[in-house]
Amino acid sequence: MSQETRTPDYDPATLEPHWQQRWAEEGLYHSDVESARPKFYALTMLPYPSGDLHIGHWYAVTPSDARARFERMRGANVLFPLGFDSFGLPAENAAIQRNIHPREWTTKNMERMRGQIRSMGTMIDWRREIASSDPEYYRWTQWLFLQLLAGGLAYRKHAAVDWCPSCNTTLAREQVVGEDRRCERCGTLVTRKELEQWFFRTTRYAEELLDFSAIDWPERVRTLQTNWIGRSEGARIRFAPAGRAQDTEPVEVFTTRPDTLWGATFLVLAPEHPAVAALTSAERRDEVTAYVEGARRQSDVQREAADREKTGVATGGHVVNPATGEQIPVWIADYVLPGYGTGAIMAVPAHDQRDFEFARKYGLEIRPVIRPAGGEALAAAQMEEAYVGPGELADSGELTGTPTTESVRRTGEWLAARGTGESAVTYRLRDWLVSRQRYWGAPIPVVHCPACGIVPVPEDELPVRLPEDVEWRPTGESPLKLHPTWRKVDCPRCGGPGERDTDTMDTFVDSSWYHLRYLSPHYDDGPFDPAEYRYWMPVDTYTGGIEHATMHLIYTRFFHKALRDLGITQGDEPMLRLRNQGIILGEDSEKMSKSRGNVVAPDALVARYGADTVRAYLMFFARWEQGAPWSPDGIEGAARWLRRVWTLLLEGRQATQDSGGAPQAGEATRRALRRKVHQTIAQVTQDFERFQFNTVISALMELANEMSRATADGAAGSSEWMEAESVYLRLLAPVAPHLAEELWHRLELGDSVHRQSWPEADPEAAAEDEITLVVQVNGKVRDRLVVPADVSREEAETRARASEGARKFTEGLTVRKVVYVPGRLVNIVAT
RNA sequence: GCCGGAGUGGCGGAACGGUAGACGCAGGGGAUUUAAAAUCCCUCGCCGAAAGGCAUGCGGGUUCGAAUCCCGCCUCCGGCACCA
Repeated sequence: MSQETRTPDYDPATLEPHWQQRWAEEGLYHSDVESARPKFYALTMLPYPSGDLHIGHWYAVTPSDARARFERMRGANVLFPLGFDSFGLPAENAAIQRNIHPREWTTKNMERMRGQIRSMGTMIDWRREIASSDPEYYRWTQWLFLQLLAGGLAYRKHAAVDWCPSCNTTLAREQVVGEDRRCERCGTLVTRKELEQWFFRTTRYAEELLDFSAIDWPERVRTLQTNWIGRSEGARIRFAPAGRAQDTEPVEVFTTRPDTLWGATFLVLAPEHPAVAALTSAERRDEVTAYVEGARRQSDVQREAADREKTGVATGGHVVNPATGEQIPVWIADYVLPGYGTGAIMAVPAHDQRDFEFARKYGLEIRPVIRPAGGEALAAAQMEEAYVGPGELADSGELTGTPTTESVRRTGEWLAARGTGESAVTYRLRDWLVSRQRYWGAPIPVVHCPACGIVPVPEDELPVRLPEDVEWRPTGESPLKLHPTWRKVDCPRCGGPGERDTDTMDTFVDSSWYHLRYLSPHYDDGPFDPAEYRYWMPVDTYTGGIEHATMHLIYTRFFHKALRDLGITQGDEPMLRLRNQGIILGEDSEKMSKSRGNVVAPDALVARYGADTVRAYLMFFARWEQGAPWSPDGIEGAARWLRRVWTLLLEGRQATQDSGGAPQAGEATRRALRRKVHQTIAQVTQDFERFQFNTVISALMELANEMSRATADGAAGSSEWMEAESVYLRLLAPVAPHLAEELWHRLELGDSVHRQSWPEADPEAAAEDEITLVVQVNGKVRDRLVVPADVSREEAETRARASEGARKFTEGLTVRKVVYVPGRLVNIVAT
């Protein structure tokens, strides 16, 4: 046997670390402000340093990286940073279990994860890394808190707040999930606690947050946010107290059906409503007090179970229905929630099912005031449920006869003219509770002074550092409160003895602005360098999981708008385009978890196949936005593909050299190769733009197959082959950066492939010169003809009608019509 | 209950209203090999010997032509839910 030149093996284990090191040394992925080039800010959600990198991290980061690389090769100056969301409860909980300091646990995890992320071969600019638990970072989280405070957007109030007894801290409304109200983090049933807490005024931005017109975000996220904000249009109506209480303030209700006012036969207050005491008569006092006490003791789960039978008690007090002038009784009932609307409703039992049930149970009047469309007037005694359909107003004074299509508007005008009410909008959204009674977070930078009240810590004293020597075990009190000295400070205003706020901030505050700190992570004069901001912001593409739809993704929009109003940021939205990746489930189609033992460890995959294969497979194995159960066999396909590319290009180069520039392949083969090359450029470009990574890979696989056929036909050595090589490696570079780089160098194509520009598709080269013309009879495929691409209509129709398939199926029929779709088909309509 | 999203081969999935199932996995057959791995070639929706027929959750409709558009259902996933 003769000694052949053997193609070396594809060995990612050596070439990947080699290139990673080279790129780092050269600073290949440093992104700096460069006004000459268009910027592109590609952001991916920052990970929590939980210790071990999960395949889900790879799924979030590597396709995002590929897309950032694509933008870079297209000529943009791309910023693709990463950091760590390193404050938070898991660090504290882990630290408690292992008896090490949260900082130590977090630092170790970040080190480990940094190494793992580096193995992905991303274009992350590590100079811009941030960690939210860094004093250099949280100094500015605190500074931003103070700006919100000064701007009236942060405030303190005493309220019943959601409390997780396991995490021993308060939770934001968004962190309470499910029908039975569990802690978003640990799943424990949430209870209520009365506490004085810090809030951010998210509700002030409710209306603006509903407007998505300036951003390209997925429909799914937009609806989740829209539902979460929960806008209701209706009216506020004031009911003046009657009898003994007539000198007290009117009771205001919110209703979406002001047009049913004439049917309001009683009023219901939430047990917590401030007017309860004034409206309660002496003889009802004991019963009312007992009911209020009972409601307070009940858990929210019990109270808010919709299927529970309604209970309530009469207060003995009355108010005047402003429409009818009649006195109607006032009740209290726990189906009216203190936190929504005004905490009081007008009950219209004839037209609201809840009120109907309540009225039937307690024998209250049911008075129909809507005549159903095209039907008989309703009779209260015969009704079995509330009528909520369309119709016209009945027994409604001067508005009688108004159709329900305009009755809400006209009642609003009627009320406004009398000064007893007006149109109003209510939101479900609550203000964001940001205080946490835990150690591992950014301390709230205020001092409580007995003389001056709440005093902000002066800017030049920031950051308010976390003390290191603290008992961080949770007791329900903030650990900072238990520190012997930390909280004792002089009041910055009067110099008298004061006390630091001992709560820390919700970690969602940290992550609401991290994209700004990446711009200048070590900037000392503000949260970010304005010059960097002007160049890089807003974020062009934001990628991450959908689970943050009603948390982080609302908070960060709120934060940006609030900072805009404080003159700190510009523009209305922080992130222009959002795309969410799906979830990779375990092989058993269940959520991956250590306890189920179905966790896929990326390190093992990288060790076995190399990072490029893992990247390619993650982009290929499912629709990115959908996710799928992990399939261990599929990755072999991606590995095979990259190995084939390796041998194809190296053997192709050998054959090129052997040919001495005289390819054996004929013109047709070479033209076909060039056509496929340019078709692939167009396809891959379009699919990258749309985040359709799976078809990027399949297009590249197809081109490799075509190139494989072309070399078999002797295309190596031709100019078409050389073009194919160069294009292939550039299209591959975002997906498999190490392999593409290695081959780029082995083929001696020049400097780093990652500095090359994205190839451009030549439509002329991509055009087919022959097409398959489909012949249909009555819409069914009956024949296929190969014709020149520029075939004339007449020619196409004639040949189609003469085709065997067409003749066979039109025999004995009359041709009524012929539809011709150029380049595709001829449809013969015959009967 | 309300609001979204999704239903296409054994599997992941392709498909500007125009050849349904690209690309890949798994399966079947073969080549190479002492053997295996790796690699390469062929095959692969269902029924049918073939001609052909049937197929994109179900039922209608629009259209020359529907996975794609419209109407009505069913199932799964997610969110919200006594929100006045």
